[in-house]
Amino acid sequence: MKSYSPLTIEYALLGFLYQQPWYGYEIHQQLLGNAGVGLVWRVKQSQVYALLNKLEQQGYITAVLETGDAYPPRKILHLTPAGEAAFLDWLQKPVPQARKMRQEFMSKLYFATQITPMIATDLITCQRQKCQAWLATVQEKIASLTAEQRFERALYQFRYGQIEAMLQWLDRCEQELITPIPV
Amino acid sequence: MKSYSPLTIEYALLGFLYQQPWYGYEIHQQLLGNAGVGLVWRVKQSQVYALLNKLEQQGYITAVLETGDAYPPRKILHLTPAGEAAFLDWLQKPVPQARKMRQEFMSKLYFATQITPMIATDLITCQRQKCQAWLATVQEKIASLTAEQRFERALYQFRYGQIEAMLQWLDRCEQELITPIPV
DNA sequence: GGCCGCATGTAATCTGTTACATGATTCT
DNA sequence: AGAATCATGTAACAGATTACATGCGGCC
Repeated sequence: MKSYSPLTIEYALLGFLYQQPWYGYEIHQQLLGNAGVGLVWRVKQSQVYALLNKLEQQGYITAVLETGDAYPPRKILHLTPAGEAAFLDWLQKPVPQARKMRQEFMSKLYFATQITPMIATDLITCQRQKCQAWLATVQEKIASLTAEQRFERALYQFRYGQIEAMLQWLDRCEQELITPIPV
Repeated sequence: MKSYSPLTIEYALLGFLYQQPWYGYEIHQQLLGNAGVGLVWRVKQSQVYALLNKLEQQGYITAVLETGDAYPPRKILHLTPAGEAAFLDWLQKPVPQARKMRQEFMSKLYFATQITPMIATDLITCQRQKCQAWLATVQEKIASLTAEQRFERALYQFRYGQIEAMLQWLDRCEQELITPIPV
């Protein structure tokens, strides 16, 4: 019996609703665009609806039906206090594994930058520490290998290089988020 | 109506059988170890059996039952000509997306080094070209962004850094696979 | 008249995870 | 006697993809 915790993608849906109410169709349209979180992952329309219904059942979201002349009825979704708390908690935690950087960290970063640059820089600082720790453990693994373990060495060297690149990116990223947009 | 093609993980199972016959239990044991492909992904025992049965049904594998006094009956698995062809074809192709490097390319590299260094170096050369092409397209994407698209720029810069690190790793990896093990 | 866009989904299928079943032998 | 190892799985569930269902309004 395990308590429920939303998946990455569900947190991203909560992220949309954090700033304002949306309806399912609209969220899916956003995700189709070649910008923002839409670049991070592709979600099918049917899955968006399924996930939103699940979040509603879990109590993270409430729905209000809006009927208008010019369009079909829309299910307007609002974040509950529980949903808001869950989202903010998720948003500020670093991702637990290097392989989660590509999708999960990018999602966090997207919503963090949307809210305030402050949250984004905190997230980056926090994640950099995690990355440094990963680098150290991979380093140790490499050091512990024998000369015969060529594949294993190659594999850990790959991981090392990827994490190293993440760290360099985090540094650059922080600077570019702080500097104002030139006119 | 789409013709069946094994998944990455199924190709890895075929890879085991390419050099010699194995039975399911044995393959799973190998995958549990902290070496070789076992470092690349974790597969549950029940899934190993499920996948092997699927491959048998698809005609990539044939099974012979071996009974002995000292152990329970073993289902010894052999690669069919079709299975061998499918494996070798997969093995020599570069992975189609950067995100497949971590698991799929590593699997290929593992089996390639097991067979001959020649196949491994060919694979590396081939994959390097792919990576260079990815780098160029990401570069173009970055160049096409406006100053306001800060998140998008950050995201593509992340991808750029990851691919760059892959290229550096491929170079180093090739050298270290060629050089003989020092005594 | 027919197709596209809006807006909601359901149903079937596939892949993977978790937990359990079976029955023999070897180890403590 | 009880536990672990060997070797095969099955059953139930969770998540994601694919395809289809529905009904209204506007455009060509």
